[in-house]
Amino acid sequence: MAVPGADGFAALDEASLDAALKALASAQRREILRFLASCAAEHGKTCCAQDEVCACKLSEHLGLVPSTVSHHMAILREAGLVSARKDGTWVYYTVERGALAAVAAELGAL
Amino acid sequence: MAVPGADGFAALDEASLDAALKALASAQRREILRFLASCAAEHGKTCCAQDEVCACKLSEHLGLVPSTVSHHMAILREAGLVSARKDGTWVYYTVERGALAAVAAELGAL
DNA sequence: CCCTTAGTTCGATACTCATCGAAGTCTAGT
DNA sequence: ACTAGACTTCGATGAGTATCGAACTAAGGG
Repeated sequence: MAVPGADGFAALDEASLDAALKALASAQRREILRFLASCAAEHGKTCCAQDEVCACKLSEHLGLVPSTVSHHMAILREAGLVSARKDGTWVYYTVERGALAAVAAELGAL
Repeated sequence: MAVPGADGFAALDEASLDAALKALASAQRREILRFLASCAAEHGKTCCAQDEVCACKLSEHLGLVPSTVSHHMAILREAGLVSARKDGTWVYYTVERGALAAVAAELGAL
């Protein structure tokens, strides 16, 4: 996991790969990642600072109750696919592009 | 799905991506793919013709009953990650490396 | 023809997961 | 302090998944 492979991305151990693929095997969670990525592009809206998105925006976008969003974000966070930053009462999320690339690399090597 | 992307691999629609990631989100099925890939390398054993492996070898390798293996292979086949060839009473499986690469590419683009 | 071997399909069971609502925590403002 | 807002945690429920054993299908060999 901490060992960079020939491709330049950290190699994943089996447990990390498992967590990441389980996290990605959900249309809702992939939509979350796409939304984070798109908000990174057209940033500047309410609750979206820079390339970050707060949980309330995700809840609104997905049509899911906050507790369910929180559940999905915990899974994505534990898989290392997103990172969270707390500012006051808000939590801002960012896509971890490197982690996503590492999973892609691992699949290619499989 | 039939449209080749800039990376040279066919672009996956959401349904195909979902099927592939669900198939890959299982340690058993990833082990199956690794086993098929490794048998492709050191081929020539009983039940392993060329880069192919028959279902009975998988059952033995995984310690799973044939019906369970059949279940996993159906999921991998429907996801397009392996292909099957029937010869007499045996079924030989091969890894679809292109499909795996397509999933990896899709993740990178996400 | 029967019998064996290889695999699939079916039905049951146990387990995991997504989702919700309710209750709890934490922070900011009054 | 008290209140309000933004999450998170907990408990329940329904949906989906892995696994097994038993019954089925198909192909070859006596």
